[in-house]
Amino acid sequence: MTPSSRPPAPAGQVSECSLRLVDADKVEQVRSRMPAEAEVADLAVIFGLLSDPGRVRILIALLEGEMCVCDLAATTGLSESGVSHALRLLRGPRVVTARRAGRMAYYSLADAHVRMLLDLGLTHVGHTGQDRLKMVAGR
Amino acid sequence: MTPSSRPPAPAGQVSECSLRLVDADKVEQVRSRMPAEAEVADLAVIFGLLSDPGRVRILIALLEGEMCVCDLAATTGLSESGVSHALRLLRGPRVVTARRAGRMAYYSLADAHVRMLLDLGLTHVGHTGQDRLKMVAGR
DNA sequence: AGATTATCTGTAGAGTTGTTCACACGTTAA
DNA sequence: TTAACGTGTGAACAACTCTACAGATAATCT
Repeated sequence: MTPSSRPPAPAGQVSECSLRLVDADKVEQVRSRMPAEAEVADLAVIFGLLSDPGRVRILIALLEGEMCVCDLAATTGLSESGVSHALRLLRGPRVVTARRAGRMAYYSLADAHVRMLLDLGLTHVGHTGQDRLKMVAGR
Repeated sequence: MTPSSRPPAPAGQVSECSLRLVDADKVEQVRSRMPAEAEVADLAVIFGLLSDPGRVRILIALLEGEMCVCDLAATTGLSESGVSHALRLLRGPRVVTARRAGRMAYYSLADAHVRMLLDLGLTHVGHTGQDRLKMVAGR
């Protein structure tokens, strides 16, 4: 791929446009491995959904199994409307799924990857902080 | 912040406060396993740092090893100032570390957990992206 | 010394996000 | 049927975030 061109800057100047390069080979190598733009954007969206404490509490609660909106509100301390708004965001990218039973709506995690992300993150902050919730018991 | 006042919930009847409970036992069980508030907040902060496409590209680049600011800018397409701002945010919670060599600053991932989060997320969007990325024409 | 380079920082403005309130919708009980 | 209930939705507003520009800082070179 890369024509193995050495840094063409023997004559003192490295800059062409406004971007200077120190290790052009490395830049080229990393760029070739960089995922597509849409993939990166999707990844950022997923992480963004996990970037709110309320939504994190909701998802941690759902680690134990499905729950209805009002119980999620009681568990997380959010208002029921807030839980509903949060669940709507999570429903979009299929992070959670809803099961209806009468006028109740039971939500559960739709994706094993999100479960793993949560577990990984929890053990991470568990190390840097206090030891709590040692084994999340993958369930 | 969090009221954290457990609804006394007289056994047998649901409280008439704005929070109704459907499965009080489950709520109690999940609440007892819920990590501390600070831990959830830290987790949300970490995920929040991964919720920006530019920062994700920077971190993916750093998966291959340390890089200086200007090469990161060339790799990610961000401005050098933008890279610097992003790296400052990532430096705070020790997601990346800087090594100085003269006037250059070489950054690298500071934490194996972040590496795992990125890998996990990338395989996730790689798998489920089939359905979701199909109709993404322009964002 | 001054000039140049690489990185860092301080804004300000545009854009986005979370929370609350109020009400709408569908379901169940009376 | 009407009323109550659990949930979903839209609007409004504060709070936050991203980006670009300007300037600052520190190391290197002539």
